[in-house]
Amino acid sequence: MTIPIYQKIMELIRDEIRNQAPNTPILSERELEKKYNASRMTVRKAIDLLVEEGVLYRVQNIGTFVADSKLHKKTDSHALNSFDLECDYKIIYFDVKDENREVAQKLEISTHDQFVRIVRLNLQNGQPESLDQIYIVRLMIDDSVMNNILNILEFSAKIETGSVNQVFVPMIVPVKFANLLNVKINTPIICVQSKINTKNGRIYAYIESYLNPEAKSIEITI
Amino acid sequence: MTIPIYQKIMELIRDEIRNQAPNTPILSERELEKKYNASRMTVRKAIDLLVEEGVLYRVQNIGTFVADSKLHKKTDSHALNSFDLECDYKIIYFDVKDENREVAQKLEISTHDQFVRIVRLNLQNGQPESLDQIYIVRLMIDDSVMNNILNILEFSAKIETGSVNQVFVPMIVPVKFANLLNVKINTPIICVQSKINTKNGRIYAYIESYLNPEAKSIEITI
DNA sequence: AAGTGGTCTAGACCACAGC
DNA sequence: CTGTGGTCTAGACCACTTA
Repeated sequence: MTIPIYQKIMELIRDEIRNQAPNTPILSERELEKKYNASRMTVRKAIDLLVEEGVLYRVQNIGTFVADSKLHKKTDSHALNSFDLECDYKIIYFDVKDENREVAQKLEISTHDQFVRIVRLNLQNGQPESLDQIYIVRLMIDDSVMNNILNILEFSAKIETGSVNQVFVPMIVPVKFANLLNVKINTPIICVQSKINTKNGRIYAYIESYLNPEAKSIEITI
Repeated sequence: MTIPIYQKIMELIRDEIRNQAPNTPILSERELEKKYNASRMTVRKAIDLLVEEGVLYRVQNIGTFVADSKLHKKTDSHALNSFDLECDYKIIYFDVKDENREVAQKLEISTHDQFVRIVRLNLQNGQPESLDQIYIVRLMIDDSVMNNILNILEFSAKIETGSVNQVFVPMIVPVKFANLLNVKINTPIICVQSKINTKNGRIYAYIESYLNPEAKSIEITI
């Protein structure tokens, strides 16, 4: 349980700039090197990561500066956190199926391979925020967790994802979901189609998230 | 004209793995160090960047592997490339205005400050792909380019952005844009609202992009 | 001339996998 | 035990800006 020095320095810098105005310089790399008694490469690594986060920005030959907090880079795209267990949700439906050409194609499996389907309503302060249709490749789920749907979700949350691919599709809310989402018929909504890939390039899950535009907006800062 | 060594190594690695199957290992860092006659830190920097791009992935204590090309991380979110001059487009409208509360609020300027408004239709193979309403803070545009709208766009393309904030809004296509976008009345579409920030946290431009769902889908791989 | 960030080197030690 | 990626050091030179 040894935290790398560069991570400690990241936290120290965060502390230092917490009350510092945007666009004011932080100490130079050579000053921080002495202050934290670390090598310059280690200090740079800490700064590099904070720059990537959008917390700091560099100007060549001049210095490193505190960024405006509204520039912090975050991706609050809905389905990325689909397996987030912190949220309130209600399971609407759950089964194991096969022989569905469309789903098999999305999951890149044969039509004869099984998949798990979970329909889940996500709540925020009791209000329906989105409805997920989750399809998971049966073969990629450990047998030991198949007995319980909560175990499957917990298992899924731990999957090391290689990347997530999302397509945003505009549509009129499907009639069968309008009531559940507490949205009027004919409301335009966004459906996020996500493919969760493992590191070796196989698809673990395919998710369709129907978002209630009143409760959930997709926002990205890059 | 001196390209850093780590960038050269990135290209060399790209070449090496071009015909290599996904999930097969590349040479170890110490082997690459000798092969390219560079220090390990330099080799690591090259690999680090390729991992960030999603071209490679590491497994601790084991090795570094070629990623599936579908895992390459890209953000093809429309308005990010709004000032991309490579695309075909047609200027629909252009003026300089002020006294618009709503726009002033988005641009975080006083209602008395001027802004430039450009309405632009983006084409792909002659088909309308999206319609942008671009609002730029007048004060942030160099006087020397104000004489020509193309100069303004070129100037904008060169702005060093700190970050881009995007909100995705589902809606029915505005009637006034339906014809231009070659989309039927009542079609559900996505409008991307983008704020282009400079490094010092000021807003340079605000863009509303109305996307033709037939011609343009928003896709992100993270 | 002094100071900055950007790049680079040639070592080093660590924890962990697999044999 | 060997090899891997992860971390770290104490220097160095460069191009550039500002004074």
